[in-house]
Amino acid sequence: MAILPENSSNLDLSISVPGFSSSPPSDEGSGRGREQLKLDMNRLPSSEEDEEFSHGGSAPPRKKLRLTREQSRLLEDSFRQNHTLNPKQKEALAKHLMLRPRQIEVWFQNRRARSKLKQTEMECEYLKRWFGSLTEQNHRLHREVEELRTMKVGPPTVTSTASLTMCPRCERVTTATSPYVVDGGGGVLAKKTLPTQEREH
DNA sequence: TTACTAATAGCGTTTACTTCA
DNA sequence: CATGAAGTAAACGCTATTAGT
Repeated sequence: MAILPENSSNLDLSISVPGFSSSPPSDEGSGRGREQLKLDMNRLPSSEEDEEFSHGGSAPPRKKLRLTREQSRLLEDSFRQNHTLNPKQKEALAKHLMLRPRQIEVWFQNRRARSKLKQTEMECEYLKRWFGSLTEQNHRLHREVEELRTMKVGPPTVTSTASLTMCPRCERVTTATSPYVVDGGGGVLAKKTLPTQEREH
């Protein structure tokens, strides 16, 4: 579906809803909205904007608007440019898509929420992998420490294939394979930087 | 039944405006 | 009259939840 001019009066955006009147309530006093009169779903009154259904009877069952592909595409495009809209942008977009500004607002709100959820899930996955990697390294280091402990304390003879080096200044043992610093008692003291392979996950 | 998502409710924060000492 | 503090309402965004498809 092509993007239609704002005053297009013949859109396939209208969604017929059995049992729902197509005559919309007034457009929150804004003076516009004539072009939206045919959009049944899009003209569903929201509770804070319209009380017409509140007096005199029960509200009609809530029908859910389905955005068209084109509406979704344009909203996504807009979202890529900016995750929030100022009132003018919101109004313009609403006019363009033949939706109410409130619907644009809600869409952006939900879109931001989805974005954040996705980001959180990705971070969660990353942290899980990092945790797994750290656990594995922790086990390896413990084994390494055990090996070092089983060596008899004596002259600094290095038997391990891992090349151990003694820091001349702080007298801590380090290995070439492990960037972790271990103390004389075998405890892992610190690591200067994060493993790069984990950061790349 | 489940996933997706539009819509709603409620709350917190910010901002503009008003009142008053 | 000018000024700053306090109160208020509106606007906006966020999170949680509901409910239609």
